Amino acid sequence: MDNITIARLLDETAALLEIDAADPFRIRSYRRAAEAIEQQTTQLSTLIADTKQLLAIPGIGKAMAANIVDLVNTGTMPLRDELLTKYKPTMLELLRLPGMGPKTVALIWSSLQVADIDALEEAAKAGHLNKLPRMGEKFTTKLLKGIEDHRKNSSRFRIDQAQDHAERISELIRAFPGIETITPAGSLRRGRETVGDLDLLVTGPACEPDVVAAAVEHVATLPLIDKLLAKGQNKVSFTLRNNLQVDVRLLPRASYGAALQYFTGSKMHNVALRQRAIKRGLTLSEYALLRLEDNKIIAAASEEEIYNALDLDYIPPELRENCGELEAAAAHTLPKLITLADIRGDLHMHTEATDGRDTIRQMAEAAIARGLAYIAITDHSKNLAMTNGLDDARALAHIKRIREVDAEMQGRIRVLPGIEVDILAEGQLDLDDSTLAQMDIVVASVHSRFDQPIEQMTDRILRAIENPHTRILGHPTGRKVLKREAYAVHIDTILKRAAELGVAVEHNASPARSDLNDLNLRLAKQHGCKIVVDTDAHATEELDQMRYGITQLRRAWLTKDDILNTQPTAEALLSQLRPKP
DNA sequence: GCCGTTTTCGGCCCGACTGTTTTCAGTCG
Repeated sequence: MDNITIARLLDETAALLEIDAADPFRIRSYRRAAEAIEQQTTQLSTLIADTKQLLAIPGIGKAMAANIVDLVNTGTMPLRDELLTKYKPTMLELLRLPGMGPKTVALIWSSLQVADIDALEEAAKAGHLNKLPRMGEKFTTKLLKGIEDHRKNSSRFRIDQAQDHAERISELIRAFPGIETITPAGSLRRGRETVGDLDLLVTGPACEPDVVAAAVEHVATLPLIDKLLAKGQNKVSFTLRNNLQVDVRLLPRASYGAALQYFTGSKMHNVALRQRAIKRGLTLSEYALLRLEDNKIIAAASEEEIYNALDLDYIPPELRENCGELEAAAAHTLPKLITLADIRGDLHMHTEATDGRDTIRQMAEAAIARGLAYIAITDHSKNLAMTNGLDDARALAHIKRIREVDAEMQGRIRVLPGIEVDILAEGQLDLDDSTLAQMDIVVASVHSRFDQPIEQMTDRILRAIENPHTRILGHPTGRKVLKREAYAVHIDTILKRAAELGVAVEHNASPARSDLNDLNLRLAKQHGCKIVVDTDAHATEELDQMRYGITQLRRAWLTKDDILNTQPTAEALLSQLRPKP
């Protein structure tokens, strides 16, 4: 049993304890243990012989160590088994629905014996929920919409999770001698925010037709396979325990480029590309670009050759959506897309002062290691009480400390004092203007209640950016729960006003938090918004999430010039932001 | 359940917002 599984089982146990109305602190310790285990680099299953090493992990005590030993040895543990006799595992899925917490799940179970989403939907539609306390018309409406959204999204995986799986699987495949290159294709390569399944293209001497069988066998017996779906001559399909489907194709080097092109898609891009080939007396398949009259191979080994043979510049995968990229490639007018190396600073991150894990100094050192020239420390303000948010006095003390660290860095990096201030219900910020005046970077963000009416939400944000201290609007959209059509109006209004005021809008690079998708980014550019891309890192390693933000920027056809934090120095960056009052 | 002790139990991030209340429980971040 690997660490991820152990963590998941402990987390599930925590959720079941919540439904069981157990001691909240006991629940939290299960959650904390799960988080700690996820962070471990060594597999706990190799440590169970010596519990001392388990106990050395913060958050793991005697009882939790025993749980881990049980999990590794038996696949389950007594507390979990006991809870599962009282409750159903499908209840855990109910907890993911908006508005459904442990109390509500427990209530509908005890009163209606409803334990899964289908039954809940039925009960809601039949009006059974309305008989329960505190569940009226509005609750039911919201719940049914939540169920609908949940069904739509639950079958896709976030890009960072898919990327992690791709890397893990690639490592195992690469252990086979004679395998040289493994490239994820499909929507992962195109940088979509979510992917439906994973396509891995593999090549090397071991993938040549006469010897490929052994490599196929190696892939088909990988230890992390849950269900083997298919095993062909050069293709293996399987699912992981989390239901992610993986298709691995082993291809000879001669046709690798054609296969990569074909499996990267998108479908519409490929259709348009093949039409272009036919007009030129050629035919494009997953094996090669051929001349129709004599089947002569024109190009196959690399994507560049294929595009060039079709009189096109090379098209980066992020642009392959048949949205004008073929025309631009033919006219040699493709934009020079932004790259990770263009980013010189990160303007949104948290430290241990609030809900971050590391110190100001550690964040600064980590940023230096990633080649950045400047960062802003933007911890939470007091309204986010759960994060230990800073009140005015603590915020002022904090920026004093930030300035000290800035001086200590002796020019190796600039560390700017900042704050992520919370936008209250009426649109006012939750710290004094005199405090905000001390900050170089003021990121104003809405945190609570993303499900309020769209007009109210828009109004709230518009008022917040009228405040002259607001320099960056953090996660400007009410993510997840807003209806598409309402959302479009909402974001349009906000981006327009931000552009007028010179308030920069944030593109949160972290896939978990990102809410400006490529469409919104394009819209922001159209409106003339200043755009900042940042990680909202809560720990040093999260600074690496910048790469996902860059992918989204590339999908929106953005270049270095479109993004503020490509400015070479902190001073240059600050001069691009809205002037301080 | 974990931790840190003044070694044996008390403390452990908490405030805003919503719905359906008629004074608050539940959810969320």
